[in-house]
Amino acid sequence: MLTLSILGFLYEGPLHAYDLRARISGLSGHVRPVSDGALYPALDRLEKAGHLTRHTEPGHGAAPRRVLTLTDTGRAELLRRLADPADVEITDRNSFFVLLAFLGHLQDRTAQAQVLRRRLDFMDKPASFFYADGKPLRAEQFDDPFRRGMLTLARATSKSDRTWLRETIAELEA
Amino acid sequence: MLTLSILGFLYEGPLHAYDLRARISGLSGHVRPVSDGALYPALDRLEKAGHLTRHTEPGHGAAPRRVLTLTDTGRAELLRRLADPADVEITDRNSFFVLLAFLGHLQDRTAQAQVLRRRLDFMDKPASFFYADGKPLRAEQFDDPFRRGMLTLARATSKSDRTWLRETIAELEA
DNA sequence: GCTAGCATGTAAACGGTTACATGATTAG
DNA sequence: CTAATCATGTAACCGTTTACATGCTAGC
Repeated sequence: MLTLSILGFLYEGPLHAYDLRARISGLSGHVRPVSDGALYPALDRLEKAGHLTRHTEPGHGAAPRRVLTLTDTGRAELLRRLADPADVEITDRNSFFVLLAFLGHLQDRTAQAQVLRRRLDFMDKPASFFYADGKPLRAEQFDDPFRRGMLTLARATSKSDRTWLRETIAELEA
Repeated sequence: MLTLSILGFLYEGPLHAYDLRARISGLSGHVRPVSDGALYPALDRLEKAGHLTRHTEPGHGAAPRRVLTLTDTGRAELLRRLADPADVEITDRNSFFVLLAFLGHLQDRTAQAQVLRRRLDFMDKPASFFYADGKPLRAEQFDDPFRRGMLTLARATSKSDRTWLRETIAELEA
C-alpha cells in the first residue's frame, strides 16, 4: 500500500519526500501517520529496483530537497499493479481506496471496469463478522448493541459501495 | 488488532488455536487470512506475559488440542485495552470494528460511551483524501470518476457511522 | 526566545507474511 | 484414492513502528 501510493503520486509528477509524505497521509485519511522509518526505506527499495531516481536541489530554508522522479519502468510498474492488483487490494476497503485513487491513470476503460468488477464480486458474497456452524449471523441475532451496530453499519456501507460499483462499471462499459 | 482479537474471543471462554483462528478470520471479514505464523507467536507472547495458559487435550482425529484459557491478568488486560484504546483503534475503521466486537464486555456504560465519543470526535473533523493548500478537496472538484467515487462513498459511510454513534451514545447515557 | 513547519535520514525491535513440515479422519 | 477439514507448529524474510538525530527559517 505504501509502495503503491508512492508510485501513484510520483506518476503525476516529481515530488520530494516531505511533500510525498503529506499526500500519502491525506490519502489514508490520517488514519495512521506515515513514518519516515517506513517511507525512506521504501524509497531506497524503489530506487534500487530502478523505479525512481533522486536528484538534489537546494531546499529553501531547510535541508536540501531530494526530488523523486519515476523512471519508465516505475511508470510501467504502477500500471501493472493497477491492472492486476493483489488480493488484499481488492478485499480490504482501505487498500482498495488507494487503488481507486490511481485507477484513473490506467487508460483502458475495460481494464478499469475489470478491477471494479473484482471488488464487486468479492462484496457480493454474503459475509458477517460472526458465524455459527459456518453460517453468518445477522444483526437481529445479537443482544449486544455493538455487534448489532457493526453489522448494521457494514450492511449500509456494503450497499452504497456496491451500488456505486455497479453504476460505474456500467458507465465504463457504455 | 490480532492480540486484541485473541483476548476478546478468549474472554468469552476457552478455545483452541484452530477454533480461535476461524473466529478471527470471520471478524476481519475474511479480508486477510490469519496466518499461523502470526497467530502462534502471538499466543506465545501472551502466554509468556501471563495473559493465558495452555493445557493439552486429546484432539479427535487430529493433532492433540491445546486449549487456551485467559488468566485473570489476561481478562484485566482486555478490559484495559477496551476502556483505553490506542489511537489507531479509534481512527482506523477496521480496528475500531474489532474494538466494537468486544466493547460489550466492558460493563460500565459510561466507559463504553466514552469510546464511541472518541470515535465520533475523530469522525466529526472534516477530511478528504486529497488536499490543495492544506484544504480538503471535495468530490465535485474531480474529473476523475474514481476519486469522485472515493469521496462520495466515504461521505456516505461517514454519515451513517456518525448517526449510529450519536444514537448509541444517547442510549448509553439514558 | 520559542514553537511550528520544512527537510532529511538511521537503527533496533517487533510483528506479520510466506513457505515449509507433519499427520490423522471423513466425505465424495 | 483423493481432497477437505482438523490440528499443530517453525524459520527466513520483509516491512513497519518507534525512537533517535540534525538543522534551518518564519512567525509570534
